[in-house]
Amino acid sequence: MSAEYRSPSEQQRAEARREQILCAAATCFRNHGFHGASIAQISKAAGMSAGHIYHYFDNKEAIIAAIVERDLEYLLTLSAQLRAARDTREAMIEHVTEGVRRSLEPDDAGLKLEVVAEAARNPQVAEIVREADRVCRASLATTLRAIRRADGHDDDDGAIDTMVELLAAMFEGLMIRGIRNPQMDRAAVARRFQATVRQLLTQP
Amino acid sequence: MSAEYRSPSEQQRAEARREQILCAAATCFRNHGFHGASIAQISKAAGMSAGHIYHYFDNKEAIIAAIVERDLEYLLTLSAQLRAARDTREAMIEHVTEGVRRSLEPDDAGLKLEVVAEAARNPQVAEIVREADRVCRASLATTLRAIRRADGHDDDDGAIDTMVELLAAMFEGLMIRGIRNPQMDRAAVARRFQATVRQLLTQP
DNA sequence: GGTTCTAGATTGAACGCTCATTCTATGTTA
DNA sequence: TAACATAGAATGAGCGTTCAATCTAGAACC
Repeated sequence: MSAEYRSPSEQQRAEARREQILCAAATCFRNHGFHGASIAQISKAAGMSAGHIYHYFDNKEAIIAAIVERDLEYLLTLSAQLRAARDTREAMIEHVTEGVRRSLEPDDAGLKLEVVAEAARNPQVAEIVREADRVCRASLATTLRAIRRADGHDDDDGAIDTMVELLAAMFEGLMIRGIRNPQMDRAAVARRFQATVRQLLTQP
Repeated sequence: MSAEYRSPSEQQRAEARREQILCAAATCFRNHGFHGASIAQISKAAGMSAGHIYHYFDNKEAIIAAIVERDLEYLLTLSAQLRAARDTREAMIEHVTEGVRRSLEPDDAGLKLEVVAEAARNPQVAEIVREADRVCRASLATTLRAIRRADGHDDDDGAIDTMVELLAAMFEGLMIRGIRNPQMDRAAVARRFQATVRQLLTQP
């Protein structure tokens, strides 16, 4: 019965192994797409045999799902950080530059687009993506509401949600822009984004 | 030597056959992704044998390239239409609703995201996509400049280009939003987009 | 401390299948 | 008859997945 016991180091090791596979898979998916990347490629990149991957994941789909789930953290952390700032509004505006830079990072963007494209046709992936998005939106909405309240505005929920959508569309759209037009003037775009976000946050 | 002659009906027929393949391929790519869709599937959807597809396209990559090239038309036509309108600015703002609707169309969005994701890793596709984007940007920039001039603003090229990037990011981002949050309030988002575009066009 | 036992980690070959592509044979049409 | 359209089988490679066989490290016992 107590055969299920795992020493901490064993658990750690298993976790590290899973992480190793996920990192290798992320690279392969980025370079060849979900269906273009083979288990053989992933196992080679992870430094283990193909068969062994199936000790940690049921199948290829499960690897995709795990990768999607990992990506939830960033925006949540950011949103919490902003709320903790002295002047949340200016902290957010300040952070736009970093957000633009991040969206234009080709590796990040490539994998995220791969995930969204997969979500557009794979219901299982779609569900994970949508749940993650729901959590992110809720967090961003809270931050937005705090900013607007501090400035004396009292928006209804719908208005806040719509602001969230516009912000999300702008930064997610930038991932596509970075691929379609890699020569864009990033600094100028960052300034324009900053101005637009400021207008959005301070409008009556 | 003159064996290369084709009667008009022969040419037409061949063109129709190519189109038939491209439509079938677009559907398959949308549903299964570039690498997930097989020639067998495409040939079935196109109502011909797998081997016969190779009479019209060198290989699968060539089909992808042809599909990407077909998609250039829409924005060019739109941009020209707007410029022809009496009040270009109001015509553009008016058209935002339609643009939002289009970006949220799941089939269109799915295929376009598939293409961008492929461009992120396939240099051949990337080149086609970037050239098409360059043409679209130029057209939109001309329209934008006309609007701003009519209102007495004299922006430098960089400012116009940056406006184009912001507009493009918003609408392309909306394709992602439609997948990540299908329940969004589309009408409210359309209004918010309209207001943002108006601000962009009329700002000092 | 040395030996045996054991359970999980790991491998690599094997399986059945599907892939993109090629080839050959047959139909069609002018 | 000549040239092209088309089908469908053939090819060889590679796919995701399974599995029997080994390895390894530590627990249990002497």
